[in-house]
Amino acid sequence: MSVSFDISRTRPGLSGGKYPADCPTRTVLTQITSRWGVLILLALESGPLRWGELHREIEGISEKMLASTLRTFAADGIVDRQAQATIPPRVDYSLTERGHEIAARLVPLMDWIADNADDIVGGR
Amino acid sequence: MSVSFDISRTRPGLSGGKYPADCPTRTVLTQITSRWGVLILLALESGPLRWGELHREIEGISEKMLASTLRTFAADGIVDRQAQATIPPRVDYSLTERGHEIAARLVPLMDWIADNADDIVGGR
DNA sequence: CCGTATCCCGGTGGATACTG
DNA sequence: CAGTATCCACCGGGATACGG
Repeated sequence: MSVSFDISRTRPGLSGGKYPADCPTRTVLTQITSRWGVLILLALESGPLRWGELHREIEGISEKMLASTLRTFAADGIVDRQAQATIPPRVDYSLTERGHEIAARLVPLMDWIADNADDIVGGR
Repeated sequence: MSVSFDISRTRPGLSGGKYPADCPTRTVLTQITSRWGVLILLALESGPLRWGELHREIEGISEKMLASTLRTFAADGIVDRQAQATIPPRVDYSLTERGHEIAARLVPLMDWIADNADDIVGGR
């Protein structure tokens, strides 16, 4: 099944130009824009990181959420998990091609937010 | 109130940057990437819409969430609310300059998701 | 037509403790 | 070091009813 999503529509037609509720885009959107999803994607965008590095870099994330978000992304083929059965264990996470495509589209957004967050929050 | 933070640290390079927990970017990110925020921004990106049009276009959103998300965005200066004291009332919502800047950066992401959502969800 | 006002549920996400 | 396992608080979000 192929769901077409016409973003460049002008007016809500009868059946065109809607944002259907039962659409895979909703699922994917939710995962990517989940509370920690964006931050993980961005953190990995500049290169692979180990579990501990991610945990330290993304301040405030709990182990549970780091684990579950990474598992979801791995299942989606967005991040790649490389575990080494050494002692102590070492696990590296990196973005897949698909992950990089997403992250690349997230960067402009985050750059803008970084530049304007103060105005938005402060002006209120 | 003015919250200061080092922007160069919010999007680190390979070395040593963090994503601070007490950062305005977190607040703004949360609002924009809220469940309905992205869809509202996208819906308004191609032109102003009335309340009812938004409600119909964004399938599944409750009145409560449509109202509260719009109120938040209005307070943030992301959307503009034009009410006419007629009977029946008519209220138009449109993106501000700031809103368009955000939406413009959201479009590439949604385009990608629209093109790949099936693979991601289906492949699992 | 365009909302606001309540009530309430479910699941996200946090804290903590434990393991290979 | 890199996770799992529980427990539970909180609040995003839905349903419904009502008001300007």
